[in-house]
Amino acid sequence: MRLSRSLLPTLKETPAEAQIVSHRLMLRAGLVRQSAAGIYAWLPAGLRVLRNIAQVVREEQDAAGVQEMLMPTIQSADLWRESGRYEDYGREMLRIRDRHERDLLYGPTNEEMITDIFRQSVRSYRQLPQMVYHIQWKFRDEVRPRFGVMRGREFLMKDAYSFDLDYAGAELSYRRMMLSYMRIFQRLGLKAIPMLADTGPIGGELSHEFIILAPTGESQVFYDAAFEEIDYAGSAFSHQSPADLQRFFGLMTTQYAATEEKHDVAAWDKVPPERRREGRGIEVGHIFYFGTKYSRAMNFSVVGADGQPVYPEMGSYGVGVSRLVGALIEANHDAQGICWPDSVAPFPAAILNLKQGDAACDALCEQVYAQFAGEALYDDREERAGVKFADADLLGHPWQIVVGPRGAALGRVELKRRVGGAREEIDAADVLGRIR
RNA sequence: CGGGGCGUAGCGCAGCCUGGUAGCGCAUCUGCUUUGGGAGCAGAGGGCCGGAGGUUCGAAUCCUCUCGCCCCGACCA
Repeated sequence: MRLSRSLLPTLKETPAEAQIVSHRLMLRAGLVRQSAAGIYAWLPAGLRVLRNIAQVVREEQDAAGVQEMLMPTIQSADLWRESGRYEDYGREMLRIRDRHERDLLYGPTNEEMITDIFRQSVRSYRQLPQMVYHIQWKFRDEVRPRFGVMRGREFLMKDAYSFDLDYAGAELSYRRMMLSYMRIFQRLGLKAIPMLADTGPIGGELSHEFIILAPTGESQVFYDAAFEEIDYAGSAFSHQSPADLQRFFGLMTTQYAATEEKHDVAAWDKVPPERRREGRGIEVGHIFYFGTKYSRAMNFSVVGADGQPVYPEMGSYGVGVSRLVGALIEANHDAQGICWPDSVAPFPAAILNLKQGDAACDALCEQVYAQFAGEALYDDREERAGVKFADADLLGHPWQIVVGPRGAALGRVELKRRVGGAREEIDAADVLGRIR
């Protein structure tokens, strides 16, 4: 992308409405613009981040055997009347009426809809277990949206649903999803801790929240410091092996970790005092097992091996994709701006032409830019060097390729790492190879 | 939903108390000089002062009502 022709409106000053650092940086870096309370437009650079996060989520869900699909944002109220949640969900649900006076709603979640789809199409125990997910916009009419995209009313969520024949199967699905989530957060460079959590309006008996520690987090959390030592890689565990999943689940749940709602003082007291950690956290994922709550309410049964109907055991699993953009910035920034992890950066590198209009600089920049096939940000604006450095730092590209008249004459550029600021001078032809 | 605050140029703000026809910095545009960490000088453009009523000769300013946004709390992915 050529910056001179891009919608990438960076701000030198912080808009007054932004309070927390991620919100400020998202506005200043030109990632989003607010459209109404808790509703944001994603500008080109912001959308790239959102897509990169979604892609990591997608790859890890696919690897766990979850099938991608896409459900609509608008749902019929009838389905929600069946489950009883049309009344229960309260004013957080945005209710809409169409021209025929039919009651609709903008979906805050999709348990009803997916159960409806399954009951129409899945009849036999032979067709289970199955897991599906989609990445779709949700709307929850929060009383008080705040913190930019961290608590928006409209937000992008990956939500998955599992259907199993019995508890043992549902337990496997739950554990498989926990493993998948830990891998997602690991690939995003985030240290998440699964914590015993409240089930809220989704209902059910088993639930974990995935919490990222951050002082600006909204949840008060308690955990055993032993978590800080656990190898999160999870690479040694297979999604297909029940034994592996059990071992992984054990690793994730034997140490004490709970959100405020589920905090158990008696259990907490058994944690050695020097290992007790208490702080704020951002919830970036949440998984639920709720058994037959929806399958029964909506009369979804399959024929079992013995010819008798079986109500499938269900779970649902959410990752806040748009919230993760904010959470990632909270976890990765400095005084100059954002420091994107390589896995989600809008661009892997920015090319800074320090002397736009200088024949040697221009030519060298074009040569480097061509190596990236458009997937780098070329700052070709008629701006002074300082402006370009400041914007590149603010945008947080993992690499900066600095092209100035000094090196250009020799066909050399300066390669600078955003985090740590390490610099080296290399031949322009070697840039792509060096970054990979 | 309770409590508080704020809406004046793209962004950050002053002006309001004490009514007299709108200003500063940054940004934008033009020119010249500059050119490796947010340049300097000169000039220019840009505002129904959130909206609607009212008071007044006259309203950004006073009064009423509205709409929007932010913060604290309660609530929530």
